[in-house]
Amino acid sequence: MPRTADHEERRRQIAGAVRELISEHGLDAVTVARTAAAAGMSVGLVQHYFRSKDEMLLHAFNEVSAAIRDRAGERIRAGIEHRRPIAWVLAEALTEFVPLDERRRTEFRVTRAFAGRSLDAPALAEVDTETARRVREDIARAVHNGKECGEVAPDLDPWPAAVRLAAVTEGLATQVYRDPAGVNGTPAAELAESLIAAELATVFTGECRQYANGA
Amino acid sequence: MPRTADHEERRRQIAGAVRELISEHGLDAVTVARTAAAAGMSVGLVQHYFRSKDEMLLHAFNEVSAAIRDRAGERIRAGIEHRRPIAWVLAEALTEFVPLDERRRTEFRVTRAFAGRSLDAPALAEVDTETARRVREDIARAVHNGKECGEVAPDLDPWPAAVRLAAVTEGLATQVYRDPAGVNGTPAAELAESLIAAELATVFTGECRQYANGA
DNA sequence: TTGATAACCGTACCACCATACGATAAAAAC
DNA sequence: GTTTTTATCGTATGGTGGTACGGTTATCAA
Repeated sequence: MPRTADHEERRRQIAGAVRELISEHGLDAVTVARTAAAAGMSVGLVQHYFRSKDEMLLHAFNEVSAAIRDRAGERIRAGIEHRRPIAWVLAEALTEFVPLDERRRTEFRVTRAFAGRSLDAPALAEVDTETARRVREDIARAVHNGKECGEVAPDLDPWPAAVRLAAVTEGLATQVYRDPAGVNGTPAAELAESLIAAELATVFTGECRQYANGA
Repeated sequence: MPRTADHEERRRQIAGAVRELISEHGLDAVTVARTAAAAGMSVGLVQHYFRSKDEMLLHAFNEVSAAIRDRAGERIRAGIEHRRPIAWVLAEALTEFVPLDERRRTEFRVTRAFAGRSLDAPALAEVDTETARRVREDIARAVHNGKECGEVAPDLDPWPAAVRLAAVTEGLATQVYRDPAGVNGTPAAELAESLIAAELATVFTGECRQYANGA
């Protein structure tokens, strides 16, 4: 074996530089040269880890999408472990998609930029739709679990409910991003959290049986 | 006066070419040369009507945003004139934002592309936020009118309701765009319409008094 | 020690694009 | 009819950016 370096770590460094560049100056400002500079390496090295610029961008988009979804998933996992009501857990998970702090705002800007470019880049579009599909499935699964627990009415179809919850979350995320100050004096953050909670309340209408049992 | 030509008409032609180019090949494919070719004129002529490419893009974005909003406004105006229930009128107006046919799909793609570029283009970002603000106001006004008519409970705050309706509409529009085939067998179009209707039903809970009167 | 392989650097090339510019034609004004 | 102004064209130019490429260093195997 020759001179060694952590391949995946380098790719993450580069993807991180891409993320910061997009968030601060937009996707058009991302050039291979600038990315290399931001990552503290040479142009040649970036080429060593990504055969083309498109591949580099795709990787960055994938990584950011995965990061968001992983955080949401982690919140769900932890919530389940602590025997929280599913509605409560889901509320926390969904707010991960809303740009309520710098990190989430950065990620939101990145996904927004890539969504725009997806128009003529099938590979990027697939990341977008695939991520959305997974989120929808996670939500539908949570609603389904709510039935077994007793929080959700047994005859409720999880799929329309999941689409609705995904839609409000995404829509509210956009609104919070555009007008963080909110509307009519109410900060957008408060508005988003209360509206998500209200929307969840129309799906999770019952009490969780596990609570009565004590688990 | 010298040699004459319809200034606004030419600008509309160019904006139309930009719209088609974006929708078919993405915002990155829009060059001044290609736009000129698509509009059937020379590069120099495009420059004659727009001092810079940015100005040209800004105009195109403005025009598309206005077109969508105008159609929604027209639906509202016509609905009011025909004494329709406000909930019904609003449902029609909101579906103008959902990409349910080719025209709306084209417009959706254009706004999506511009939203992505808005990250580092303040002028474009302003069009985005301003359009969203106006839509929100239109919805809030409709909810307010619903009170006088008797369709909306008198103590309901129109603003959170407007934010919520705008959010679901925008979110559903995105979902329909990404997966027109829908989820679990249900076409996205049906899903979107029924979910918007359901959301409206939580705001417009009463009957319109004008109906009883006959008007 | 030698050779092979991978990590890394810097640059040169090529294509593309926004914009500047000069030129021409036509219509209106005087 | 001359002048002025606008509509229209085509090209030249300067800058930028992706990628190809040649070169260097360091590590491990034989």
